[in-house]
Amino acid sequence: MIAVDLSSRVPIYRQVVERVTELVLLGVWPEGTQLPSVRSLALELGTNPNTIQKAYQELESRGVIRSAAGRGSFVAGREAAQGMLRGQAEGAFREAAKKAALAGLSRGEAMAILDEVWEGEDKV
Amino acid sequence: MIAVDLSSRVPIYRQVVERVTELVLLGVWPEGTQLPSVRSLALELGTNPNTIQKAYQELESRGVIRSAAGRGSFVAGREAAQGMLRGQAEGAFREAAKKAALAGLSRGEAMAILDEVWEGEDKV
DNA sequence: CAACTGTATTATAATTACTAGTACAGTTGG
DNA sequence: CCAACTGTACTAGTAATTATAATACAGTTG
Repeated sequence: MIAVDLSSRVPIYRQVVERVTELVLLGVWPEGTQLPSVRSLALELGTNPNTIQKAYQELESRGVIRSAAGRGSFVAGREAAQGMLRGQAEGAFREAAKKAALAGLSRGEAMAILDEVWEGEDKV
Repeated sequence: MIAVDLSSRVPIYRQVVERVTELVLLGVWPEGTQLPSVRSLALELGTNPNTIQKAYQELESRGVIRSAAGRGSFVAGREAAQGMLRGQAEGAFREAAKKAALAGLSRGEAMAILDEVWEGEDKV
């Protein structure tokens, strides 16, 4: 379910954060789903447990998961994750739009991209 | 014209790249404009000449400026810069849109942001 | 209570990113 | 032609990030 590219220059712990976040937001891992333990995932990925712990800590600080010693780590719910992530995602989107506009992307082309991304979703 | 925040954790050379690109794309520095020399800008910003050179090298590889030993560095033209930057800017915009969509941003909200960014521009 | 969970601490290695110093090379105007 | 400017190359040192490692501690559960 979770795979990382050890040869990539993007840090392992960050790949884990991104992947888990994606799985939660996509609904693949619904609220309450228990994540693999720090040690077991480290073993599976061939990394150090501390690397996984760092990823889990960041996921918890972002509100994506909840962890408790002795019990494990569990998905906090799609809505909770969205609430925490939405603000920064919106800011990043706005900045990317500004840069694209400066680089010559037209309003129409930008909207075409939105059509692709939000295809089949709410047409509000 | 060019100012950097030395206390920022974003590298100096990157701040220079971003700022020069912005000036060129905005048309403040038209094609043929000579940039400050590596050494003079380094002196002005209180940094090492090599830091500025690194910025200029990246700007040249992106097609924003042209440099020649003995002559100096000159703006390559807004169109040239756009041509080189547009592809990557579009890709970054698409990725940011995907993440924002995952995080719960609605299509309508995204379009509202586009309205802000492209306000007063082409309504194509 | 044994066996699992997460957490904290400290240390260190490894890598990369960044900045710096010095020397070299091309161009140009006086 | 040459002094004074330009960019460039090379090397090195510094800082920050990342990953690893070895323990130890603490909470939960069957």
